[in-house]
Amino acid sequence: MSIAKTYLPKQAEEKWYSYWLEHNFFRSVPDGREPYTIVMPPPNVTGVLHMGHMLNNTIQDVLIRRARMKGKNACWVPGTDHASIATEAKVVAMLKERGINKKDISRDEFLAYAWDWKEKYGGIILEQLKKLGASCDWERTRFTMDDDLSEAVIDTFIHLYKKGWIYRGIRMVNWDPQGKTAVSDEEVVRKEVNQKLYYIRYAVKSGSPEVRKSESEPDLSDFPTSGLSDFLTIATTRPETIMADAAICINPNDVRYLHLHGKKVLIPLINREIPVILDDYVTMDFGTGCLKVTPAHDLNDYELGQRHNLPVIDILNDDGTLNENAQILVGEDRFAARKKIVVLLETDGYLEKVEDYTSQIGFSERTDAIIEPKLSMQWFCKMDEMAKPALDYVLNGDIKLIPEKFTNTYRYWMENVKDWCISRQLWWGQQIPAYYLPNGEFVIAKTKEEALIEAKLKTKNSKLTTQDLIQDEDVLDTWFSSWLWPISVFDGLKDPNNADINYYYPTNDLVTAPEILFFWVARMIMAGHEYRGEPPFKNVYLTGIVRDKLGRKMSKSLGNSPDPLELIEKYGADGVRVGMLLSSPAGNDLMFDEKDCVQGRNFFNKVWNAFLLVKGWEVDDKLKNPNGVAIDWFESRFNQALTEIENNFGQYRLSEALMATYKLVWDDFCAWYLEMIKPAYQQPIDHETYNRTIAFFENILKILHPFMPFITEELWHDELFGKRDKMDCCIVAQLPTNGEINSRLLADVEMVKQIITQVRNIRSTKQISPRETLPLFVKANSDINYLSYQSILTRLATLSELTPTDSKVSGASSFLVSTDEFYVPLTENIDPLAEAGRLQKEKEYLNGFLKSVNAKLTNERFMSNAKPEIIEVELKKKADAEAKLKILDESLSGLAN
RNA sequence: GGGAGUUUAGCUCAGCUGGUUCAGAGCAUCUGCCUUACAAGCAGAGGGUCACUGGUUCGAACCCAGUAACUCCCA
Repeated sequence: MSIAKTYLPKQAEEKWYSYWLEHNFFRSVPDGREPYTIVMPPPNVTGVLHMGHMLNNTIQDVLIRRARMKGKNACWVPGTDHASIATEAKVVAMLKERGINKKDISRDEFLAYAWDWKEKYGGIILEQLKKLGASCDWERTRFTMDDDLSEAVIDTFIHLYKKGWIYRGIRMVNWDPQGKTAVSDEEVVRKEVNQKLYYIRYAVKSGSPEVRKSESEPDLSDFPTSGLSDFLTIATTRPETIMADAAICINPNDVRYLHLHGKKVLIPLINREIPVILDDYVTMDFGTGCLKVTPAHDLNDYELGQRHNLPVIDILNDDGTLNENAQILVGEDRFAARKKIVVLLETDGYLEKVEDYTSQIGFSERTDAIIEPKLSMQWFCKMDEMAKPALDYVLNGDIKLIPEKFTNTYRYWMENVKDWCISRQLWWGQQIPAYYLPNGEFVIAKTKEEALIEAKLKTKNSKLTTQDLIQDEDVLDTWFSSWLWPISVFDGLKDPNNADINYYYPTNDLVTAPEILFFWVARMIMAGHEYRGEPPFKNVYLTGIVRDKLGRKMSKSLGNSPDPLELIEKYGADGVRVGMLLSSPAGNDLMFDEKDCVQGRNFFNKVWNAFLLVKGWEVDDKLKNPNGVAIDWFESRFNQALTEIENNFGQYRLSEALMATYKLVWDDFCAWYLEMIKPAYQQPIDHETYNRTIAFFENILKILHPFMPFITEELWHDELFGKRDKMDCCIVAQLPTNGEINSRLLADVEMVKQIITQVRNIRSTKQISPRETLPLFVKANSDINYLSYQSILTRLATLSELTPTDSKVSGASSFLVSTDEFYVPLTENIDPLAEAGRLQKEKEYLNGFLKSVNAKLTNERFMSNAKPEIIEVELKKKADAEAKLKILDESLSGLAN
């Protein structure tokens, strides 16, 4: 088989991905081996692949491929989630384009459209992940609204309800008037917004004789309302909510307003009477110190209202328009109403002034609409009892968060947990299994038929029919599906003892983003504890946010996100994978730069070219192996690197594991080893070196495979490695295990490399051609036998001879490696002055070094406090430095002669 | 306003239990090379007051306190 001059990623990617699929290498079924399991955080059905998915899934694929190559039964379960709010918004928009209004069709019709939409677009991300090389068991692909998974969700609701952990209650929720649904705190994005602060006058009802006037009070002469004695002024950003006011609140300690105690005021425009109440919640120096209290439309006001028994007047419809309670501007949108009411207030003299003001405002993550605090009847799941064991798993180390720093955040959340609002005012999702009876009561049951039986029992009315039962319109929060994911993908709720769940659960690693640590990860742990009595995973690897190189979050609106598929097209999947992993330690944001993909591409190109070199060699069986030292050295070096890589993986330091692999392949294998053994041009190579090198190469392919699955599989099947069975693939090859490390040899070769670098350096500074051979004299003061490295030195430093000597060589450029002396005679080019200068500089450095060492050794407190090993080391440093200085002095005096 | 985190070379990041002159890696930069595997390359080089101030210690990038800047979370 001849091989292309350059690697063509696209062909190899298509070829090997389908080969892997055909031969079921991604498939996992329980067997006797140790399982290694990852469940993919299910991407949203509405999404397309973005850089975050790329990073996240590259990491998972590296982990799963590595586990597979360690002989584990590796199972990576893919899937998607139904994303209620986002999907419903998409479907509503799609229908609108077709001229269909959601209000005009039935729930069933709507759901039919939604399922169509899901079938058409819902699998896009998963298809795209295949391009990246994701080795998921696609036969296990699940969707959070699959029948089995939905059934699990409903069963869970019923189970928790029976336990008393699900209840219905009035709460202030974050209302998305565009999506017409409640959203969780976590789905509210706060942004700094420029606003106006409106100062509005409320008339105080007369009745008290003492009225203090202040400068800011209006001139009453042209004021239309009579029978009033005074005004107070409030400041608000939301003038359209004054019709919902239930009181004006002042701080009891505020001396400016003592005269208002016990008074009543009239709301402008509608003249409804409300009391002035006292509460030290009010900040005296904010605004005017008078706070309008609007319990229905502000969380803090609601709590204040509860304390003072104020009525709750809700003036907004679900879509954000004003309702009848507002009395005026009914039907207007809240923001239109704001503009109009300002005009009305101004016209009637109630508006005192307007100031610019900036504050944080909540926006819906899904629709970007401004969140409206709203009181509504919702379903809640109690969190306190579930939070405790979920916290303990992390604190006692049963679950490890990587990096560890997230444990703090996790603990804080879990110790301050709020009940979970699980209902959403949508149709796309699992409909809440609550059935309302004509009398307003409700029963919880899996089906309408079961509900009827329950209802009859509850009401003792045997005449009830299913007609009398109305199921709750709302669906459950999507997270109420996803929190079951690690269990439900294995059908562990329906069938808690099935072979899959028993084998695969708990899973090993979860790879996800810190943003959802609380509302997904924590809740999965709760569900895991509740249903299986053990946590759903052992390690949680938290990835950072992928940002652009300027540190900005990648977003569609900024247009700063590269298209992942184009990247793959441009740099190959292997190049992109390497590029993403090169600088993304766990928990840190990844400053993505296309340059990283270039580095990835260059790397696989390097591997390809090294392969071309080896493949081009002719073998001559008659030749003896001259490369024993080089082979032994690389073997040791490989084993050393293997240990290092293993340690890095053990600590989930993937980018460091990759870098260690990168340096092993590029520096040690290509730049050093291959150069050491490479036969001269068109010369054959001996049999042993050839075979050993091929074996090394095969091992290199194995350790590269998790990072670069395609090129490694492509090369694996080259005839260079002999004929392979069709199931003999790199993807299932077993990783090399740690072998012996000859540390003496490794240390010696480090010296040899330094010598080579020094000689090259001499060439470089003296402008000697790399082709011109040079003699090298060695005065070894250590016990290293440099002659055993003769062939390596000769080849890589291009020497004419390597001669041991007992004395100094004059008229030579010299250098020291450790305490061994080296001389390159250069009669023509030598400049004694420059040489002396160099030696002098080296001497200065050593003297400085020696001084710092001596400072320690003569310090009594150092000698009495430092550990003996440390003192030992210092003494050795001193001896070495002194030896080197002696040599340098000798060399200097030699030059002078 | 409360809490957490970060700050090391131009960029992205390592630096474990304080101890080798410890200040490192990759990329980028500079210089010289088309040396038949690779210019997507080879060889060599330069580059940092470890944010700042103080403290503890024989010894601090590392521990402590304060300051500053940035980021995130909560209110």
